[in-house]
Amino acid sequence: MNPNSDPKSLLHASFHAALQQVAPEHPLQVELERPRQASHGDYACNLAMQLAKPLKRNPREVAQALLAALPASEWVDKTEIAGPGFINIFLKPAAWQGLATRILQAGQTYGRSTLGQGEKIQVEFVSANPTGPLHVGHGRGAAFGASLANVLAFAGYDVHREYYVNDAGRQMDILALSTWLRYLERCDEFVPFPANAYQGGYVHTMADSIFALHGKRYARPAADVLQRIPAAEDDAEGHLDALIAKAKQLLGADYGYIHGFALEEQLGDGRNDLTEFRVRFDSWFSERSLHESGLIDKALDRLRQRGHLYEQDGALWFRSTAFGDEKDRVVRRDNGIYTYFAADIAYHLNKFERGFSRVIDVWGADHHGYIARVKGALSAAGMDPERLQVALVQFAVLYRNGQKASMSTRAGEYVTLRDLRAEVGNDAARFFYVLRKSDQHLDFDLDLAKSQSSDNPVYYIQYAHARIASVLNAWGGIEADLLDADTGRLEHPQEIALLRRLAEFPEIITSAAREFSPHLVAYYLKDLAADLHGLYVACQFLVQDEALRQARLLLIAATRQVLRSGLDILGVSAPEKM
RNA sequence: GCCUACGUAGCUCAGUGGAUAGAGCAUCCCCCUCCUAAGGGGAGGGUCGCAGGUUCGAUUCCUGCCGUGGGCGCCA
Repeated sequence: MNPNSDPKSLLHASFHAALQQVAPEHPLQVELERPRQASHGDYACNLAMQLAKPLKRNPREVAQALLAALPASEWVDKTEIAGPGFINIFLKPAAWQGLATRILQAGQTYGRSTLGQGEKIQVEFVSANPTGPLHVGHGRGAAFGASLANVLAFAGYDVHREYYVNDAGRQMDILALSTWLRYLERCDEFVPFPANAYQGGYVHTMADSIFALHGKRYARPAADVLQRIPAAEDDAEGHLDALIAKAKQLLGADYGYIHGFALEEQLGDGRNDLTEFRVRFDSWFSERSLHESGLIDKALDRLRQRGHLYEQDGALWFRSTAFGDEKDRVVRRDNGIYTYFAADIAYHLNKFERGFSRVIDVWGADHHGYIARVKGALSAAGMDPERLQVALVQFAVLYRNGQKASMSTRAGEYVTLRDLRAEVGNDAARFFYVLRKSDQHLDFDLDLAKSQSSDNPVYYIQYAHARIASVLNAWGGIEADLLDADTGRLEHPQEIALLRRLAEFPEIITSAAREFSPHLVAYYLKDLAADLHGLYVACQFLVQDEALRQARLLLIAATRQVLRSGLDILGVSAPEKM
């Protein structure tokens, strides 16, 4: 693309030249903004006001001088000095018209930027414990992470999407135990099911599957299971841990089968769920592999050698307070078992060893206290903690009948992502999730989402796409011919408005990538769809005048391209018909 | 208590160191002889939580206060 064909770049260069002439001793950054008010022109420059103080001159006077020094341009219709010293630029339609052709030529590469320069970055997201179906809270992390990764890829980064599988911890043991206890019930061995074990129906399903596959092979007498188990009333968690230990003891090597079965079932379920939600990962990284490969020992050795570990009360501690954390953290408990944090240290060091120059973790907001210690560990290992960036996603709170709905996984009374998708559809769910800034709480009113799904803003955008597809269908010509259209015929105010909106797309992509804000894309698409609908009502596309018809069809074909690119980033489909 | 985020229209939320702060929903009015009315146009609706500070200029940046959510484990 010819850089001169972009009005903003051209103006930027012009003002830079004017600045050098008027105030060469003040090399300010030239900023061009789009005024909110159409009456303030296409672009506004505040250079004069910034220069007023250092030059000790009246800002309007400086603006006068800048304008005098501004190189002439065939695209500039007029300029004015307004308000305290703004320079407003009004462009001729010709400045925008050529864009439609360029977009159609560029196709899906329009709006892509070189911001990322092929930098290898990793986005890790969802990473939910595979202990049950994904719920609506995970759904937000999934939608946000996937859209963020897409935006970054579109902005020129080499993005790797990863899911960290917590397959090593106590939660997995609790799931394995829960499954086994349900299985025992199936075998007519009744052990009271602990209230703090996993209650969900999917646990029954897994138990039934194991029974169907292996009969009573994994059954043990209930009396044996309950032997010397402390009462749940005295210490519920201790009761659970004792049962887990007993399961391991009675089952021996078979415990690994139950554990593995439950893990694979839940992981597979989550994978299918996410795939249907158009969320894909390049890799699934196992926490257990860190234990088995010795990477945790290696990582801790690295910290030990640098003098950041110490022993106390039988446990091994990381001196994270030396790196700004509020207290030191245990990495190996007095029972010799590594903490989740120890695995996470090894995991993050491993990420960088795999060659990512930057790593983005998408975490739930409840993990914010965790940032300091992970970054601390990176510093302690001699790495730049700034290479890890954490995007915190606030919780999505469900409302049902105006009441907050509980989302406890163990109690099994949450709404699953799958339920939500079935109720409001993948498109609406993906779109709704990213319609909020990630650090903003999301109130997801289920009744509203269900009852008003046809008023959903996502349909407004999809409808714009379908309308264009319908017109191009009715026309039935060859789209490549539109590249020859005379764009000089695009003069209607609505046409110019749409062209200006299309010109914003690359800037939106850059901002969204830089600020980790895919919601900017969603809002942009709403604006773009509004401009298209406005034009649709104002102008007939399939007119008698062939030159005008071709020009207008070119414009809407370009619009369709940008709608597609944007929707694709958000994981929302672009239907031809509605 | 400490940490962290948020507080903008009746509701849900965008946005910005600049000129008259926006959208959707809700309310009221209008527009299909025409490529999809899942559309368009118009009206009403605001002390941008409060108080200071920095600035030519603050809703935006800083500090304090008030309110709300989340986090402060040898859980993951």
